[in-house]
Amino acid sequence: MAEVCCTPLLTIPLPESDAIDLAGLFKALSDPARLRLLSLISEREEVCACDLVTPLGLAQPTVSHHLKVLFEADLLDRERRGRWIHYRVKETTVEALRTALSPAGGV
Amino acid sequence: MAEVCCTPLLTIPLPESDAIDLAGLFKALSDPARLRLLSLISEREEVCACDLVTPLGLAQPTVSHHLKVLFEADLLDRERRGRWIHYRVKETTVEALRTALSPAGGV
DNA sequence: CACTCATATCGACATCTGTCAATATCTAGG
DNA sequence: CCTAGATATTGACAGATGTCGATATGAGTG
Repeated sequence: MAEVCCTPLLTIPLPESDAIDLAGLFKALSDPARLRLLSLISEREEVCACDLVTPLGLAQPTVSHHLKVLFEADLLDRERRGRWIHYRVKETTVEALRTALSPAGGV
Repeated sequence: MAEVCCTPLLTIPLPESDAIDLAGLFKALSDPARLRLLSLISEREEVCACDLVTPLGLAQPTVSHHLKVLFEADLLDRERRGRWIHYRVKETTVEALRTALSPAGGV
């Protein structure tokens, strides 16, 4: 799911393949823990994974799993810095989501 | 899921309850068949359920199931007219989604 | 009231998902 | 290298989900 479809959901008949891509994106967003991760990460430019386990109140493997889902959905960027891994929200993908939800009347 | 949370996802720490509400909305959008339904319905103001089965290529009970999911997520309005049931996209909920995805820098 | 047709519900099934404990991997420092 | 600490992977399990055939419900028609 590297590339993200941009066909606005509400304007034209969604091609099946675009529907699949877009549904994958929404699926990545369909869990409260993952939404809270995105929120926590976007609070600061960039957040160490080690700072995400405690506020989420979930076990470390579970947090790692959710981060992986978001990363593979192209919603997070990841960078290793020493022993730590820093995550940041991938704005381009969020932008693609906004486009997908853009008003039907829009150009 | 009658009322929809509007807290922008990317600005402040999402309260757990808002995260749950919003995740529910995204979950409703996390299936290609449902996205295609929304697309088909928004093509015209209002669409009869009977016109949705064929283009989707799924069995009638399956389509009915997906319509129910979208309806219960507050993404569709439903109106019985004679023997038929007409669906339309609920713009207010889509708008709430746009708000949830609005840019972090936004007011 | 019976018949027809549109839609919903039910029951069953295979598959997917979130969660955690246990364990592995990887990096830095001694 | 060996240890310590951060992150990922594995395996297991309960619960949710998408799908369909069969059936029920509900509205118009004769």
